[in-house]
Amino acid sequence: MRVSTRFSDSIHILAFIDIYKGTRLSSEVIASSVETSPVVVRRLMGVLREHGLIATKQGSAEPKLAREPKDITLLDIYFATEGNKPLFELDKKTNPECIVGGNIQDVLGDYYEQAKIAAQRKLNDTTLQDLIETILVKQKAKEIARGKK
Amino acid sequence: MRVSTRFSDSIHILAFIDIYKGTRLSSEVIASSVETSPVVVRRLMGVLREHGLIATKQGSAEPKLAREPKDITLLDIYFATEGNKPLFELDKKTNPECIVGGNIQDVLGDYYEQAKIAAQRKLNDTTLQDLIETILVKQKAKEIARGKK
DNA sequence: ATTAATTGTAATTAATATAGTTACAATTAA
DNA sequence: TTAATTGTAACTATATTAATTACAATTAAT
Repeated sequence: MRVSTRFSDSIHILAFIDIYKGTRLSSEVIASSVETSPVVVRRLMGVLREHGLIATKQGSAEPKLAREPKDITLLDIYFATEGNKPLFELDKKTNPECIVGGNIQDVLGDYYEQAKIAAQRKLNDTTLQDLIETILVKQKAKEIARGKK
Repeated sequence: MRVSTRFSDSIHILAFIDIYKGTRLSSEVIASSVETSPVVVRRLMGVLREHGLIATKQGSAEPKLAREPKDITLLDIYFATEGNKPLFELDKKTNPECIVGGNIQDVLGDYYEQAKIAAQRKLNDTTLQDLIETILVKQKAKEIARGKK
């Protein structure tokens, strides 16, 4: 299937809302930065709202972060958009009569869980604030570099 | 799309080959443990062979591990079956004219890479030998428990 | 109050990755 | 010689995704 970019796009939306707060923040404006359709943005924002990451008001183009960027981690956004799904997929249908088929799911499941948690810990170490500040620094570097030419 | 179980099924195949070495190891026998078709097993084994994890001989039902189980990690098998693909997907199409759209891919890419490596380190910490021994211990525990009844 | 802009959401579509299936040539081993 | 088997290509069915279309509900400005 097509690969899911919900997580990345949702992070994008949250960063955009913070960086451009105070300006008109319609789904159309946000969509032009994400390069998708306004409907997709609204759908993603619906999920972020359900999970308490933003507050929106129907009819009004003023979405707001529900918490400060320093209090939102990438893992919070990941759980909101993708849920706590496996990173590595078990084959749930193996022969229970076989020594391998009858035990491998439990064993592999434990290994996969440990790997997943290791990745999630990294996501939880980074906040939206970290992301935003890094984006702003990169942008400033770009502008300096352009000025030099 | 349907979720990929290539990684799990490939691990299953390798564990099966080691545990049942010395017996007839046709793709049909292996498939009955994985609960899939012999063609799928042969296809997966083709990939494992290409990546130097097993040795097979056309026409002969005697696949062999190319290295000892203690020298094959879950990460070796992961790279063989899934490659070093992203665990978290960037949206590659964002507006380069926007501060957020023009910088987020680089920044998020770095964060995702760190999370991916953390998960891969865990996979690399576990060997096929670890898996096999754990499966055998669990099987023994099952048999003891059944005997008690 | 009216109205243009906007959000929220459901239904549908197109694209794509996957396991499974069918078919068969090449190889092995008895 | 032959039955069993591997290796591989072509095709199918299924499932997930972003995108699209449509429209009711709501807001905010006049």
